[in-house]
Amino acid sequence: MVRAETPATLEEVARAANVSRATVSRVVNGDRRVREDTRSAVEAAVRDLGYVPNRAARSLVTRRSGSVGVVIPEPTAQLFGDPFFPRVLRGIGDALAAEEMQLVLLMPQVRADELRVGRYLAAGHVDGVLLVSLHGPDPLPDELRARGIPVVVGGRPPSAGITYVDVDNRRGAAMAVEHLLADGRRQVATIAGPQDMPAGSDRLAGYHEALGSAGLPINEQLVEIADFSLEGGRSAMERLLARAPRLDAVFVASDLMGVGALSALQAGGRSVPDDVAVIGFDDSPLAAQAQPPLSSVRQPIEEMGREMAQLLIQMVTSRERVARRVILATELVIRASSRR
Amino acid sequence: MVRAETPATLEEVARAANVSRATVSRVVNGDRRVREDTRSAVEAAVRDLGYVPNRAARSLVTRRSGSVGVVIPEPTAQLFGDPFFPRVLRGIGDALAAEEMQLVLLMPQVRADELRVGRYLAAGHVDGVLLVSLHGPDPLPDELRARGIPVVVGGRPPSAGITYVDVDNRRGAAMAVEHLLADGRRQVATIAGPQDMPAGSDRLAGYHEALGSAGLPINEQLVEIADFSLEGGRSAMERLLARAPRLDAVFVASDLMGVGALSALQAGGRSVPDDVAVIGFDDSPLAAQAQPPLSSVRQPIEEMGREMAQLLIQMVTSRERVARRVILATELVIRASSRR
DNA sequence: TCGCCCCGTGAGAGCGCTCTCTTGACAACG
DNA sequence: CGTTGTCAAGAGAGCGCTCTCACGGGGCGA
Repeated sequence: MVRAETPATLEEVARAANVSRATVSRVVNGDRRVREDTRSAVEAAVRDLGYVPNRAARSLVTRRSGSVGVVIPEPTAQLFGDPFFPRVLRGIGDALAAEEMQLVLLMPQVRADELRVGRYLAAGHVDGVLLVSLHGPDPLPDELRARGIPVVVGGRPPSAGITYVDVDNRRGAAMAVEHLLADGRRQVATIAGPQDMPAGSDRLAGYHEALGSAGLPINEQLVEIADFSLEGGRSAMERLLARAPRLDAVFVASDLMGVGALSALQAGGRSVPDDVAVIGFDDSPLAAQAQPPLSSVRQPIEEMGREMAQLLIQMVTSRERVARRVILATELVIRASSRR
Repeated sequence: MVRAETPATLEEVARAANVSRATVSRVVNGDRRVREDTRSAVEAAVRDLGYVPNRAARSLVTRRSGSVGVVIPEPTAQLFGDPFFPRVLRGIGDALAAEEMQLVLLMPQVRADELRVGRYLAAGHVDGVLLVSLHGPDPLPDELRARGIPVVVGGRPPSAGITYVDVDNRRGAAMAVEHLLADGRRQVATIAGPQDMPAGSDRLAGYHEALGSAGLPINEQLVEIADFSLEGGRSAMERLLARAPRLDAVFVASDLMGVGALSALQAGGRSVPDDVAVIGFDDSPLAAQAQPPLSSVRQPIEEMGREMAQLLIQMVTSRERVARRVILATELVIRASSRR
């Protein structure tokens, strides 16, 4: 490996291999119609000179940057005690690395940042955009789509016509509640998340769905809304206990809130799972480490990231703009908190 | 704002403003020696055409990519229950955005990834590299430095001669222990982190330091090593209680372990803070939400990221290669777990 | 044998920008 | 009035790459 002052260029490789720039370019880009011996000569020269293509020069002519923007708004980054953020990035990073694409991370915090980020993306400096949007309405995906820039959203987007990947929050919640009912629980309460977030409302919808299909009435006394925080879960559980002291199970829309609920139940003299069964959501490390270990709904976060990136790469390369949606299955993980 | 099929070029702006490309370039790049009226004419044309400079073309001639690589190895990304990862990225992102630089995120997971990442960075596709390295030895910073690529490490790096930013783990730990001693505690134990991580060993060193300056002997019975996990903290606390039932305080090297310790203490029939005072480290959201709320050592994570990025930008623009080190102060946050 | 096609390769344009060098206008000075 | 200096602006090269088109030669059918 040569450590030249200035990196080797195509030109230099061509000279060393006694061929033209065009031929080296073909070899480097895997064009098939190059004779075997020329190819190996070029490859040797590439190795000798430690040649690495200059991305800027390449981008200039191909009009592709080889990078995608990943937008994670501040609230999403901070929201979770469980490592949602690194996991989704890991999945995205994996899929992009496989295609030699770079991940340009954008974390707008204030409105001014969002505008700056929007301008940057709209300027076409990236080949496509991944938006991990777990909170309310965001005009960004529509804006970008209008400009013809490929976008994939993680989590259900506010508007239709956008390609997105989501986990099956609704089914996951329904499975949890079905499990509680099958276990013989009859007063199944829920602590739901904020209703302006799809992850909040979809999980509550799943709760309703499961009760509905079991032919059970919805009792509003058994529903509390909290903010996905530990303390929020704790106080919601206290309110539920005060209103409905005879509840025998609770489905909590996040593990963090679930841990809060657990401590409120214990403080209220309830034994888990004997008196009250508890199931959380996320299957974060917290769940397994709680006392008692918390049953939870597992969501395939890395896979969501990977799927997002793959969909985007497809859009970028095929240039088709048909909106697609992918819903990834969730899975119920049973632990002591819901076992008799 | 015009939505042209193809983005406007310098050439087009020049024609619209009736000047040469060079003049437009001067205006766009803030060159002073342009007459006021020409400048405003150009600015108007830029606005009319929605002109945005093409980064690839610019990079090609300036030989600067306008982006920095941020390397976060897998263990670091996953390690913390507290949002270390998003916070340091936020700090970095802030500082880079202020300089219009892009953040290219690289998360090597397996050895093969590390090699790929190393090659990518060494190829000069970025102007500099930030490495958030909280685990053991990593050859990457030295390799990059050898190639003349600016590097700044977050956390204490294994080898000298590298610019880095770290938080004052040692002093933070010492402050915590000093506080416990000042409170009249005499049997102060510690649950330390892995000793192959600077954050682990430095915090243990701070514990030793505080006992030493108070003229107290080190009792090996009062020291346990754990792995920064909740469960690790719990079992370490159990072992400590078994070995030294009369301990009256414990400094725990992370909040996650601190929460584990708290539950082991409660299970062991100790009241916190009356029987045993507890202080954690990180001041993560967990600490405030624990029962009782956990005293902790706060570290300025965002500031660390910001400082790293600023140092790097300085290296990139000034082209000087003097290794510098910045140690950021930590702060003791007292809550109920260490108050009588 | 000729014409045609295909395959491997080369020549050369040009992507959008920066930057050096040059030019022209004008003022100041001897 | 000529010379010099200064400042604004333009001309043009060239960064490293891809891609279209052209070209030569060999195989093959007519």
